Amino acid sequence: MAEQNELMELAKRRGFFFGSNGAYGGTAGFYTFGPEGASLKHNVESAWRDQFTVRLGNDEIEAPTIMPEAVFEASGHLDGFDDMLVECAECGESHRADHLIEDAVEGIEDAEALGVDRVEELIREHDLACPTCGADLAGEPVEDFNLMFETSIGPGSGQPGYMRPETAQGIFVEFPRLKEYARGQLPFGVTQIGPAYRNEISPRRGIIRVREFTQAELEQFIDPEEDEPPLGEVDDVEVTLYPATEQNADDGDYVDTTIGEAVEEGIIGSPWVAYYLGIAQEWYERVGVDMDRFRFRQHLSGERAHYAADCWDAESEISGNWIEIAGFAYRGDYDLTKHGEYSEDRFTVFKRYDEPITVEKAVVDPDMSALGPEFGGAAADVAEALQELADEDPEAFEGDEVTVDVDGKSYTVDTEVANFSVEEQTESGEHITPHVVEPSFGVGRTVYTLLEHGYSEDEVDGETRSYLSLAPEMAPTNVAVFPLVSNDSELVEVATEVSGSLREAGISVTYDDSGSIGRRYRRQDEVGTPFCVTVDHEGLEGDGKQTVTLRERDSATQIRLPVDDVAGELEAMLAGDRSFDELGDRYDDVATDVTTT
RNA sequence: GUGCCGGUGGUCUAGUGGUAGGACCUGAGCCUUCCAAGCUCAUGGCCCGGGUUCAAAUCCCGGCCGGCACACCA
Repeated sequence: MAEQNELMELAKRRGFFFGSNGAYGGTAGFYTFGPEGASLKHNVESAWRDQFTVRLGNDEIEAPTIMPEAVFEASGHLDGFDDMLVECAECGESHRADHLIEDAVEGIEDAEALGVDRVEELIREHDLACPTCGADLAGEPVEDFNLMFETSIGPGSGQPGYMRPETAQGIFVEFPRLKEYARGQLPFGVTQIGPAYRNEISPRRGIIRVREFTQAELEQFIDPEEDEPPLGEVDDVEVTLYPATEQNADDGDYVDTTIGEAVEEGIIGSPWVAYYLGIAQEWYERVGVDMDRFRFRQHLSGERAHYAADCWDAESEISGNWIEIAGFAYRGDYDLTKHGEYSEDRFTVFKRYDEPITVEKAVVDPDMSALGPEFGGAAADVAEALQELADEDPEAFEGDEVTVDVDGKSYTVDTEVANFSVEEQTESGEHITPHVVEPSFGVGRTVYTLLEHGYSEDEVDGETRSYLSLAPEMAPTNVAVFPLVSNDSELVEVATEVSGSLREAGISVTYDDSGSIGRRYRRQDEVGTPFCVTVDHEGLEGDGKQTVTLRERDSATQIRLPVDDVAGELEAMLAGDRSFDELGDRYDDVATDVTTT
């Protein structure tokens, strides 16, 4: 725990993140990423985009963060995101009012649907008591608490709108157009990186539970009957799984296996989910999560969201607790079906059959000049009912008359007027609703994981040193360049040139000539800069090539190499194509008296 | 949202009913040929509002923020 406090202190002091709006007293649940943190977060997002958008061949969009109420009626967030709370006047405990009623009253299973007033009544009628202290709850107000931020769109009372509670809906609602863009071909995937908002009752644990956070989500649209993931790509990826069965068992344990075996043995039900667990495993490794403090945990049955058939979380260990940093859900056709029902558009794709098929179809072509005068305003509904009847029960048209019900009234029509016939139609395909596989990542939590997993302390020459062991690709600054001492104009001049040329090469560089060389190394260690280049006198001496020293952060060891090689070697190491150790084989170590323990 | 505890320079912290010290950091200068060295100088603070009092950073009340526990986490 002491280490966590030090990390939080470092995060504030060195500008990784801090509570927002401090000048105005602060706002709970909102954090600002400082210069170092914003850079680190940006690098995480870039790495995510590289993997989940570019390498997987998906398309990225950017949707608005405010959406109208209708979207959330369809998605289920308006109802499902609500909590009814009742507070005990005696002991102050808050309870889920709907749960109390469901427990106490026979025959009520979904109290939430009853509304606040009715729930208050029920509490009074049934004399419900506080489960904690036993005091009477009758008469206590029931408060509706929705986790979505509400706003209004347009002037005046306008149209109600909400800050999106997940980026996913921005993708789902645009499906009809995205489908066009994908030329109607499944499978295709759409990604989005951006903020989402939840008005948490009680934001906690620093940056872990906040009210505004960044999600990186992929919605993979598939044909459930035909599309299969390229599991071969991740067959051998080793993962630590924590299936529901193990969580429920008394002596439950992790299952260390490979993606291929986990699918074969049915531990992971959905091959698509398994595929993305494999992809995610490799991605987390790449960005620098400590894989000994990482696992995939299956949701317990009671924990799953309304839409999820099977769901796994990626979790990282933070100060002894496991936190969710990504979720992998097989959402089925839930979202697209709902938006199809609630909206004007069609949320399906047309799936062509291998061969067109011929079907016999019962059709009616009612004589409206007869139905109109006879049934007046109901005529159109009657015609529609006739077609429905023809679909369901063609034999009903065999007699002289046929009867249909519309709004509880019976209408009898001459078969002749209905103009019934059976036609042969050619169908070249059908409209299907794609299923959705959703890997959804929390960016801020990933950033925090990298900070905590990377935070290290060791001893150099008897002094405690703290450093952030970030992956070179993720580090806010790639390399720092120093003149060994600042009162030598030649060293300063050369170091300035070196930092300029590295910047030209597209490397993120910090130049620093303030304070002793040791202090400058420590400064960079604290913000995770993986490499430091120092220009010293030795490198300028002689008639050979000019050389500089290159120091690696974690080991604090140095090598000496020609200044002309620096940019190339750094680029190779940043790309992950070369390690510092390999450099050590080709260049001379620098003899220093630094000892790291 | 409830309960308990807390809030003093950028960070960590001492302190008293009479408006505050330290350490580190930071900046300027000196020194310095590889790991937070030293010297000089400098910047910078009592969370906000109300009350009690001659006087409040200190006591009281409320708010805001934070930590922990409970509740919550679709």
